[in-house]
Amino acid sequence: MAKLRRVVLERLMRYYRFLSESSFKKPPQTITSAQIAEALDIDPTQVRKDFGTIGLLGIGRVGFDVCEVCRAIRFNLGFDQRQEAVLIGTGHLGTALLAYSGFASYGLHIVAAFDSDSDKVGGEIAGCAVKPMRAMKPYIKRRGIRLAILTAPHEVAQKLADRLVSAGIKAIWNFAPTRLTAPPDVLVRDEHISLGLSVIAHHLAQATRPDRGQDTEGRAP
Amino acid sequence: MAKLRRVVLERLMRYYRFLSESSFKKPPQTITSAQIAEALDIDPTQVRKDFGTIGLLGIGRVGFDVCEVCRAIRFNLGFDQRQEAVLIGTGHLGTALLAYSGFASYGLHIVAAFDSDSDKVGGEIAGCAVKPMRAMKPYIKRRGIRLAILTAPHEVAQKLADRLVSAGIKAIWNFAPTRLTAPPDVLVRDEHISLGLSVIAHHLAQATRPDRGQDTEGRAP
DNA sequence: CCCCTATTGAGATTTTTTTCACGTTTACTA
DNA sequence: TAGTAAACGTGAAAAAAATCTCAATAGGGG
Repeated sequence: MAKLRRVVLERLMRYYRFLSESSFKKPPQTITSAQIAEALDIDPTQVRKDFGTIGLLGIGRVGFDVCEVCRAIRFNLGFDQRQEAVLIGTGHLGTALLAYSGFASYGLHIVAAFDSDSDKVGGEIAGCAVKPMRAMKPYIKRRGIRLAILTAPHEVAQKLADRLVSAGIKAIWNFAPTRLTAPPDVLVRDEHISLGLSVIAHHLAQATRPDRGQDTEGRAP
Repeated sequence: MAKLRRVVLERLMRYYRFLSESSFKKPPQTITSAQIAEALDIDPTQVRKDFGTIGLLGIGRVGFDVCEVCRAIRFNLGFDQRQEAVLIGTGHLGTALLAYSGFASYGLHIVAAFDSDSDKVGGEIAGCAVKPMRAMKPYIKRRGIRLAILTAPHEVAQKLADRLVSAGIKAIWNFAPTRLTAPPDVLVRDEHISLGLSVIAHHLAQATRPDRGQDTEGRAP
């Protein structure tokens, strides 16, 4: 499996979401790059190129087999192997993520949550047990968990990240408003909604105090 | 105020967060492009270019005035003008966003929440009144609100988006796992965490079944 | 069975984004 | 007050990403 660039990965995810949602699974189960492009506002050539990079071949005058496309994307994005994760910090956001049922379709399973609040420890959120922080490291080691979802407050985020790394975590999905430092072999994906806000705020400000500005850019993800 | 590209906007936000967080406000209140670049893992030239596009000039051997940089970014991102928003859908995620206190520093104020659950209507979440859906349109019109934060379930997201547009909303910050359709003058920013997941899942899958793959790409936002 | 047209794959081209290279400016030091 | 070095601005180059063009292919209709 080749290493893919981020832009490609994100587009693959979009294709996957589009194809798995709607009713493309029923016959004739094929779709053309133009149809996908139209729906997702992407260039058709781009779609074919992306498919090409994960080894998908279409057939002239017909297009692509939807199931085959989904299978290839699942393979390349790793959705076909069960991925266990722990979630650190059961605040509002952590709870929202625990309650989100869509992760399973990407192979992602949150198997435990950890929190420092002793009132929450011992309880359950959306069917997931909440454990004390001190149980984190042994739990991760014992189960060989590689992914952590970090939804703790800013103040403790880096410290927790360090503990996660030392426990053997290989990827941190960081929702804390903090830029984390981690060794190069650990992937950190910062999920900052503030980036989205910058686009929105600027757009609205533009409308208020415009200046020779013509549209040059389309829509966000 | 010139129209800026998305990549630039997102980097500006990163600079802003970095500069406003730490203690750069105390004397000498200056910072070099290299320092910023180092902390944010960006090329120093890029930093200077970005600053240049919003009209910031540094001075040789000194760098940039932190306050001036912040002010320029605030202006260009529109943080200096109060921006009122409504939030639609007070589920876990909606609640998390209502409870997040950081928005105010970007000029963003969520002034009302709307929900279809009659148990929630009339109540308050994080100091924000929850109103019935039917009150949405008149409220938006009356207060001239231009931004809506959409945290409703997938099934109703598009229908709500249509109602928001007809009420006069000019930007939708969409957290529903749905690609929305809206007129071209309405900005839609889809905030899909699944895009982040694609990067993480691929990384972990790579580690499991590698193939001549050497690292070519750095870290996420 | 052969033509017609929709659709693909891939090379070429363009555009965007990032990085490099270097002359200029400015503060510090002797 | 001149020399030095750190930092800047900018134009050129490189790299990455997106788009265009077109011959080849494959169903479908006559």
